[in-house]
Amino acid sequence: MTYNHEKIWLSIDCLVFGYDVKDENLKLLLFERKVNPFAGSWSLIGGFVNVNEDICHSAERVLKTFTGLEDVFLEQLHTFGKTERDPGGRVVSILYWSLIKLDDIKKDIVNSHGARWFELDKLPNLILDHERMVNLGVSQLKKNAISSPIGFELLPEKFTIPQLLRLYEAIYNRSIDDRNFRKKILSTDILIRLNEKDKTNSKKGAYLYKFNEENYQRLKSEGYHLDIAIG
Amino acid sequence: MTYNHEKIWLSIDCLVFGYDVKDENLKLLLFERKVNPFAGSWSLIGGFVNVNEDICHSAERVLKTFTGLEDVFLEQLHTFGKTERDPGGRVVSILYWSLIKLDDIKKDIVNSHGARWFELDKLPNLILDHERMVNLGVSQLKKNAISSPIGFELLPEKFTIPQLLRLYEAIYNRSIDDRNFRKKILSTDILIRLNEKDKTNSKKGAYLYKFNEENYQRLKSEGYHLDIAIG
DNA sequence: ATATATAACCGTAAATTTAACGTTTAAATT
DNA sequence: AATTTAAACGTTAAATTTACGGTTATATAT
Repeated sequence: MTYNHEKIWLSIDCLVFGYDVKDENLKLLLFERKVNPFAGSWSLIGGFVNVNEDICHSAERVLKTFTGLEDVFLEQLHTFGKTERDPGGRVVSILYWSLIKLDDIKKDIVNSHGARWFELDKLPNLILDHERMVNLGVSQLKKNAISSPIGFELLPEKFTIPQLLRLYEAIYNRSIDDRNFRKKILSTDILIRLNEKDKTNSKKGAYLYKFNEENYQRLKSEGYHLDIAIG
Repeated sequence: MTYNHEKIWLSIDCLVFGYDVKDENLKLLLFERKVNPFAGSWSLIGGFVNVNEDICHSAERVLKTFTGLEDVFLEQLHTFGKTERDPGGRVVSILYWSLIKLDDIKKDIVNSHGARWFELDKLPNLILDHERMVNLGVSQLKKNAISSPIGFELLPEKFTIPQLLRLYEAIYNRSIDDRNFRKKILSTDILIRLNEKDKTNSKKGAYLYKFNEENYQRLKSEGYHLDIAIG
């Protein structure tokens, strides 16, 4: 016992955003809380930090436990520490967020673990300060989609420009001019066009692109800023 | 005991940045650590979170205790939680930062509490992961000075445009074109020109400005972005 | 008194970027 | 062969940014 001070419960909460290119909707993963207080209510996925565990590993563990997912985008957002935030005791909670490219496989994995996807504008009431956490996450999403091409975390490896556009429209909840968007995003040299087309949405087919990891990292470090025109 | 889980030491560390319009230098406040391990080494100011205390109040208390300062800009940055970050035990630390407008009074208050200001490029070795924390703070400073006019937190209530310019030059560590800077910052309607001049730096004197709090808040919420031209 | 020096301040033109919109293309369907 | 539709390409005016040059006010030196 090197330090002589009182200790505190430390927890992780995790905002899991998912995007499905098929139905073009942003979703949030929620879980039916099993422990009291508030057992049975909807909440973010979460759990306690163990003493012998890095907090980033706690977050990975929580995500894995509740969703089966691993090796996905997972980042710390903010720490919530009001004394009265949890009536069950003094718990300080570190909020993480994860961005998931939804496909049927991932949807199934998640469902089999008892969590459920909700559309962002159809969320149920949430326990504790979880609503504040959601708001923080949504505003971070908007902020990040401008200042770094974080949108890519939500799309499959190969995607079309129209798909990317519709993701941005879902994040900003408004329409965006497709011609200007295309020009802007292509001018960043962040996309690599493949010799493949996706024909699920049109007869002509849309070119598939992948993501230039190198240029992405460069832009990120140089402090890139993508302004998106209102359509 | 509502929850059955092990608890953890939770601490606050606080990056205190100061700027003095006289010597035009960005400074960081450091403290000679009193407790083992590493007693005698330089560290950020910090302390443990009490069970009955909001973490933001812990941060305020830590700042007050070490510097005598209160009612200053203080914001949470990030939580550091590697298991091996502190050889003294498992301590998860929440990093805050504070931005201070330095004047002689504040300098004295701080000195009398045993802390010391260091210029950013002349920092001593720091304990634990405090160097990482400093790096995070510096990059946040650059990021924030672009996306919100956070620079104002570091200037006195009345300041001149040349002073504001030199602060930005100190933050970005490069020269900025004064004519374009002036145009840009005035176009935001964030400054209110006073009928007073500051003549410490020139015979002509530079107009003093104050800060339009209302427009500042508006710009901040609208997601303002100040691009600064290289001179 | 007048000249000088200097920071503060003002202005402009070229280059670039943004915003708003029209047109063409490819391929499946009728 | 005509039609339809999403995808892709192109154009122009307006706004902004960049890179400068010139003017102003005033303390200090002559």
